[in-house]
Amino acid sequence: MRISKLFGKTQREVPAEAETASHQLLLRAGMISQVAAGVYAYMPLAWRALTKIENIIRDEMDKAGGQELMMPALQPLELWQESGRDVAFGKGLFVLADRRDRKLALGPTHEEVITQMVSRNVQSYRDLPLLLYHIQTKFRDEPRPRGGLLRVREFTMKDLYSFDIDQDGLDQSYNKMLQAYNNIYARCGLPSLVVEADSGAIGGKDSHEFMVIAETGEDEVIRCEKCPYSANAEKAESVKGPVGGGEPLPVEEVATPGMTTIEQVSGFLGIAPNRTLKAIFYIADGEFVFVAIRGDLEVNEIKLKNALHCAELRLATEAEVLDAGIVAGSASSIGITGIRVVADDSVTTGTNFVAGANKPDTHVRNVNYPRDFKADILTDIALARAGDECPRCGSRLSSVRGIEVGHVFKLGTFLSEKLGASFIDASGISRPIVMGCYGIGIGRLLAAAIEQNHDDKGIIWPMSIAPYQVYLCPLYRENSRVSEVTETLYEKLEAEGLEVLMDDREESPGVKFNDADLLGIPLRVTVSPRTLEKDSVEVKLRSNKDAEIVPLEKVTTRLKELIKG
RNA sequence: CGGGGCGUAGCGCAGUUUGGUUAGCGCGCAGCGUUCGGGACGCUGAGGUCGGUGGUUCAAAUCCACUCGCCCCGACCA
Repeated sequence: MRISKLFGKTQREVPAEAETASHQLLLRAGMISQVAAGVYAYMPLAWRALTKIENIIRDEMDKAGGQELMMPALQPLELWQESGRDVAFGKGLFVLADRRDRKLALGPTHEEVITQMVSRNVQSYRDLPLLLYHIQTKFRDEPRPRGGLLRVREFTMKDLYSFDIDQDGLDQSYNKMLQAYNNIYARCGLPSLVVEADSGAIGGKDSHEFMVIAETGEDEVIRCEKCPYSANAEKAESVKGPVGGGEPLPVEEVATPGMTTIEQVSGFLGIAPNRTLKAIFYIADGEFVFVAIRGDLEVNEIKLKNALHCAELRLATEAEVLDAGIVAGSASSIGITGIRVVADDSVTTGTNFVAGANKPDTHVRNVNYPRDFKADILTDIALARAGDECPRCGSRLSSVRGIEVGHVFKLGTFLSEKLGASFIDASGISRPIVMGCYGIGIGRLLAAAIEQNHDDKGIIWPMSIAPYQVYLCPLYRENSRVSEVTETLYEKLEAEGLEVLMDDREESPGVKFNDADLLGIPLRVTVSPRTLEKDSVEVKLRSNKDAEIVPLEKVTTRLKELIKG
């Protein structure tokens, strides 16, 4: 490709709306063009890189036994009502009406469609297992798109769905995908981290995310400094106790004038925060909920949401707390009736806690679970934090930010049951198909690759996903030897199957070199009168500082070596 | 949805507070010439319904109202 013909220009100045590195560089390199908030057009350079990523994914999916197919973006809303996930996706679902006023959804994902299709085509255990995938545009009406391609409303996603006869089969399919995903990220030149994850609106049990570590990542990953444990902060666990307290003693009231926060109460009474119990109030799908947790811990709202099985969860307002008859600042679940109580299991890690007395300026000592109060739900709803102990090995946990570039779920049978996807097993009994799903956001992967591979000059593409492999850069094209050699070299390299971007513009060396660095093509070949004096060209890796002089007759061989790595 | 910011040429901005000729600057773009191994220079030139609608006024980029769009933080979400 000749740059003079390439659609898309580089920009010297950083567009005002872009803050993250990948967003800025994609715009400056002339790779993307914004159409609306979270909606982008991909220009030729970006499209080439995206296509390369797709093909790597395709290759690994096929190797793992996947069959590629294609499903529509347009789906009847009834299908989503049938599975019940129209509620889970809520406003994230793009809904529209056709001319007969039938409601349609723009698919945010395709489990419903594929499950219906599989249920029509699978009757026997002999038809299973199946691994089916497609690469399709998906639509999600994000509350807030951001960071260029990092979070968008219309995006290309590879989704594979697995169909098995039982849990063992699912585990096998799942492991195949874990392996395939590791291969994909490695081949894209991206070190990735597998972390335990919450399954969110997709639903299901086991779930893992693939993270690319980056400052600009939206997710917090909690991981152990010693053992392999790592999890999304939404899901992460940590060791909570024990905090002691001795033999349970009789409850006794204590005056705590003006003390309403854990800090104040523990300070006033001269005890550690972990010797207290804290009360927090939420509204879960309209219901007032009382939450109790040890004073030194914070509530993980994702865990709480999962424990309550609710779609919407928010903190209660002061007015709502008052309405519920709660004495804010001195509240506890002791003697509370008519309100659902969710307690973090940390309330059982010690004895003789200090908690609210449900009257102003008063707390009680020696509160013990379950002697003094009972929870309707007792489970882990605490936020794990850096510095906490690892739940696996007891070492310290630390925290990093990451970009979620892939997510895999063990769905189980809830969708196949809802949508009637079943098979007849070997003993002639009808059973629901056991499902899994495995997604990769292609554009986000591209953005993550740039987040992780750039410097202050521009992008540094990993070879495998670079739009072109070679940036052929003639200086002083008016020199006839330069232009002749460059043209010959260009044709030869292309004929040899190398992907070459030739800078055939009448620009100064500085402009060309800076654009070469901005575009980040892995190999730069400079042809100039100076190099031709020695019948050579200069070859430089974008990722390296130094260049090497390569004789003309050896250029092709040398470039091929460098491309192989 | 809550908070903050911004819409003036392809990009980055000034001008708006205090209304007043043909609305500026830099980059980029077109032509000519001189340069050119890390974003050169000179000359000439093209390019703008000042996001939109309505209002106030002799007069609106500038004041008022409404509205649309975009970015950032939070909520939420894969």
